[in-house]
Amino acid sequence: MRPRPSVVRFNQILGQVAKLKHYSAVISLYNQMGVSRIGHDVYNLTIVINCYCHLNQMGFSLSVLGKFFKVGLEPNVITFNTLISGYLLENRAAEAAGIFNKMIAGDNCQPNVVTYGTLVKGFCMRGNNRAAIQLLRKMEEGVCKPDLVVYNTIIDSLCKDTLVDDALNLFSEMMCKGIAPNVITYTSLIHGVCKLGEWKEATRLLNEIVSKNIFPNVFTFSVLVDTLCKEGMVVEAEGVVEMMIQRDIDPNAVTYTSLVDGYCLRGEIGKAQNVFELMLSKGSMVNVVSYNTLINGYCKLKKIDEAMMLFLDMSHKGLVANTFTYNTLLDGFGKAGRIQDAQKLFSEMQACGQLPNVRTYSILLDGLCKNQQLSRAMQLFGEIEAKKLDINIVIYNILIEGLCIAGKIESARDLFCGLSSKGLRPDVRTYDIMINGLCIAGLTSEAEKFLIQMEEKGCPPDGCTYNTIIRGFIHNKQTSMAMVLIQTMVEKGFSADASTTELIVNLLSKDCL
DNA sequence: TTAGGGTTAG
Repeated sequence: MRPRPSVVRFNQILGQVAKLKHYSAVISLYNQMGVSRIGHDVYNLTIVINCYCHLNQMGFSLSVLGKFFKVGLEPNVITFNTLISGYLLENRAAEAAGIFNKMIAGDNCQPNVVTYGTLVKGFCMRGNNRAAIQLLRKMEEGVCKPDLVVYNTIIDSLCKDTLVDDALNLFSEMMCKGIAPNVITYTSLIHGVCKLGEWKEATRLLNEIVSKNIFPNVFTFSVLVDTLCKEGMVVEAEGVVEMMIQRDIDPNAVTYTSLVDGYCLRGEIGKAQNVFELMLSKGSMVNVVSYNTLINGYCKLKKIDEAMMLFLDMSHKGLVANTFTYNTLLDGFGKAGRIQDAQKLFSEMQACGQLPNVRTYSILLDGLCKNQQLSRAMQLFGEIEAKKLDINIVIYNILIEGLCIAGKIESARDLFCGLSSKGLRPDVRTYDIMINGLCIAGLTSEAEKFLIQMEEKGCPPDGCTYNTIIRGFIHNKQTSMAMVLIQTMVEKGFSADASTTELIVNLLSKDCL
């Protein structure tokens, strides 16, 4: 008989597997080995709670918490922090706050700097930088002072929102308090300035980091590679990769995937494929995101069969396609007019356990509407409503556009008027679609009313709106009104796009003849 | 021995 592992040894294994982020493996170990046989303690129960949190299974986390009380154990501050983090990951801020309040009200488990750090991250994740900074100020007044992690969390969030000046102010403030920045602080700042296209400032920060003997790492360089690629500067990005290799910093899946995306964005699919193959040659470097990126590149070029080959290839490699993968391919089939293939893949996705989200449905609706299958689109819309999914304005925009293009302006108008009863507000795109539909139906004066209404409702028209309505007036041979609108558009700082320009040129040349 | 911070896809 094999000796029974002691609780210490068992916990060590559990800890190591958790560190590798193999959460399901930890849970199956916990269930298979029967902790009741080995012994529960605060450590192993907290690890299991954490794993359920990362798998977005808070229900199970709570049942493990119940186990504490059954066996007479007291959860500690780490257990509570883990639960707060789990709730925040599931976007359940009220429950997270509930635990925090219980900690404050209790005697033996007061919040520590990690508790506050977790809450700060929660605010940042919801885009609420203001609340995050308020909590930072509260910490400064209390016993539990903010540390580097708290500052880094907020600095990063500000940089992501391109509020780099605010981030730099916080950065100076932090240093005045004697908290030295690390490579994470600088990586966030570099990311922020790169997003603004301030390459000189990025170089200055890189020099500063080196002068402080802080070494830029794979994260720092990947940020540079990615932002250069997003700006279309793939050649420069390749140069950064070269620099990394010279400095003995190995580019990882993220670095190379950014390059793949950079080439895809420029339509250079061959070069994207080359980088992808380089990744494949490096063994286990390719992940689901890398496949999705290249699949997306092929779909954008309407090369859906090549995209499907990659999809099959990833399954053969044991990688599980996610909702993003299916959405990309569904969109590709829809844009290629292959609705039957899209329907087949949609069934396959559900059979594989990948849950369709609002985006999946919007892609399917768009495919149906753009392929003259309006009645099926309306039927699908009914199914989406029945599922009680969080229907957004994008879904309505697709349907309204489908109705307009099919000449059903009355139904489009009804749907538009019913938006507020659904708790939704039309956006610029909604107005543009309605204006275009009304112009197609020859109802230009009503289109003009929409143009005025959008301004009044706090949704000012943009360049696209003016182009749409100007084209509408020209098509309806109301040239004098078109000319007035062209002047207004120019005065507002917008310009005519290629297709509007062509129409204007035709109009003027006819006038001359 | 477990909890909070930085990089990739619509």
